[in-house]
Amino acid sequence: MATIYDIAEKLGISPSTVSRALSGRGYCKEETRKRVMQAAEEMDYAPDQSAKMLKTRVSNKVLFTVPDMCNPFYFDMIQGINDVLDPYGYLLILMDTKNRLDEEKRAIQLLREKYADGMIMVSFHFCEENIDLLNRLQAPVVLTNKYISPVGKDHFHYVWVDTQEGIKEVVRHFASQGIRRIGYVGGRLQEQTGRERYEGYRDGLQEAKLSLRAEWIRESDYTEQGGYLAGLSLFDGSHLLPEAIICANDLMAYGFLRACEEKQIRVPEDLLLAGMDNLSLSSRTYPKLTSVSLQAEEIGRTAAEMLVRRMNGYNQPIENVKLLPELVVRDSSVSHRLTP
Amino acid sequence: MATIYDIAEKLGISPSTVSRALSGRGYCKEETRKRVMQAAEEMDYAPDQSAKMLKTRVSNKVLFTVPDMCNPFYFDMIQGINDVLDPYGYLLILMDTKNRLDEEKRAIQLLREKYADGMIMVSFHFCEENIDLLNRLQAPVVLTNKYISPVGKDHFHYVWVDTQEGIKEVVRHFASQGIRRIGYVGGRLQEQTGRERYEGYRDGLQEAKLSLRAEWIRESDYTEQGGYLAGLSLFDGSHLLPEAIICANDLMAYGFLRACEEKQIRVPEDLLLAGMDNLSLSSRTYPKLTSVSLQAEEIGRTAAEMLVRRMNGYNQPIENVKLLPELVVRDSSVSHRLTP
DNA sequence: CTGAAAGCGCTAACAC
DNA sequence: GTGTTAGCGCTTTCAG
Repeated sequence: MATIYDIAEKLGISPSTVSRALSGRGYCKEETRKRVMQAAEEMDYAPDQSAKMLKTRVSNKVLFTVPDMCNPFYFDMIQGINDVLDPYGYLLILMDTKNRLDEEKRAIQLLREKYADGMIMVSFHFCEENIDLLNRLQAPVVLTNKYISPVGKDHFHYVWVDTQEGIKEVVRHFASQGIRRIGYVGGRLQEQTGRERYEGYRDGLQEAKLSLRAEWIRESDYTEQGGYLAGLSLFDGSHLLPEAIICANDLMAYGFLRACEEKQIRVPEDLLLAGMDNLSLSSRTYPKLTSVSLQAEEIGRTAAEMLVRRMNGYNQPIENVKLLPELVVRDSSVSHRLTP
Repeated sequence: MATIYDIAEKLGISPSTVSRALSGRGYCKEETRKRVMQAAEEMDYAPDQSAKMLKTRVSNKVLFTVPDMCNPFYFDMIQGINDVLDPYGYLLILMDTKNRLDEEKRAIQLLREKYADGMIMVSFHFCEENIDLLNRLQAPVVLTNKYISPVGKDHFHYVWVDTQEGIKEVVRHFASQGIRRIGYVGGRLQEQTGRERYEGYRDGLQEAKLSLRAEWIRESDYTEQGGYLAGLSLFDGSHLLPEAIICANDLMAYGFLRACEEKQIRVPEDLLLAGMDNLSLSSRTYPKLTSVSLQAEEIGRTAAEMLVRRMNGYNQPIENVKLLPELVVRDSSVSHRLTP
């Protein structure tokens, strides 16, 4: 592959002139510029990015990490991120951290090694360890969870949705229909995301003066299969079944639906169901799934916008954006019985 | 950020020794290695990728380009690609070419500039222009269409699914139920993908001795919205409606379903419907959508495997893999009437 | 086993 | 307007 030196030599000029001609920065006679352009074309020249990066210290890449590649939610986020980043010429590096701390640390390491200029990170669990590494980092980072480390002085931005409020809203939705036995399928309680949503459930019940019963609660992993297994396990007991189930995300709700189908439990006739994420799928399942919209695309867009501002070097104060969840009621959560 | 020079200076040794110690290549006394490691740790050292790349000429990145980021089909492909690439430490750069030639050319240009070591490219339309650029390229490329350029001597691999056969299979499926009026919603006929699938439809009809009527055919763009509009337009005419519709992909079929819903046309009672891609969604829509499985994940996996082999420098002969489509029959395409 | 030195391809300050 | 020169941070011969 030809370099600017080859072009310079061929034209009998200096490499720096070639560089100026090609980049358009710095003075250069129009005529020489034309000659350079033509020679570059003829010699099939293409600038070498690694050399450019080494010199300029920018990679024009953004790292986006997700805890589960299989979840379409992140795909929706990508749309938003890409919408914003593309016009700036940023490339997107996609990484699946598989909800594992070591992979998240690896992502952070990639940033340290300047694989990318910035990162948007989705994690179920921000903890001292990864937060600490993030704070050490020079590069701009945007998280999609609310997180304020005990120490304070955080170096990252975040955009977040009040999922706790979202789940509470679902509880209210059920309670307003006179439902009293509400079950819950969530994520791991040790994880931030899992705890937040669970607390929404718990507080929602309390607010509605409903009782919380362990046999109606399952801890799962946000996957379709996890929701399916949680469903089977719930139906397995000899205890009184709940009248309604809240799944902490749509994927689990789909799995739960599958379990219902298998066990001949009709939704919404025998059991009401709601999820969270409002995947585009949810308006097409049968029955159509009630879900809390988290505005995936909007999260992506907002996160990307914050990141771009930050990467453009405006050493802005750390900003955080809160987005509001919105309950989208569909068939799966509406009781056909008359409300009392 | 500390460099190997800083470490060398601090330890009073040479940078090359530091480099050897860190990389593990070349001789290095165990003791010095330990000292280097510790100093690196203390000084918060991280190797600079651009410098490394400039020297080694490898980026450890693979570019994946899709014609429409909104289509979940590519998301499934990513799963497969990532499964294969991740163990090798390759990072994935995702790019949306928006089904535009100029963006495809931009992707090829990225490869020329060594943004990535190789590329997997999905395009609806390989033509002389982009194929020519691909053939000029030094870097390994895998396409997901069958393509043999007129000139021969192609430099890229491809993995492909016989979509033509897949569509024919759908026609047979309908014909075997005694259906005679079969309509079609496809992509642009000027594009490779659009033409292939259309020909499957055309030949399938011929094979079954059914007539092809222009008023039952719509040219669309593989999006949900496109399918919706095609549906409306089909129902708009005063002509006799077809008994069954084949959509060239699932996304259009979903849109078509929406149009049916709106026009109070029941599927499958009033109209039979089938799509192609077999998105995971299709088993959950109402009615469940019959679809031709193209094995997205398998395509991704296969493409990635070919690419890795190629990138590992084994200057292997160009290989091509053909995958077989498989018709997955669900509710949307099965007539409730007795077959004659 | 270690060090000196060249060079990957580009940019940019500075000199002319 | 153009050329000279010195890096960016790393790897890798080649000497020692």
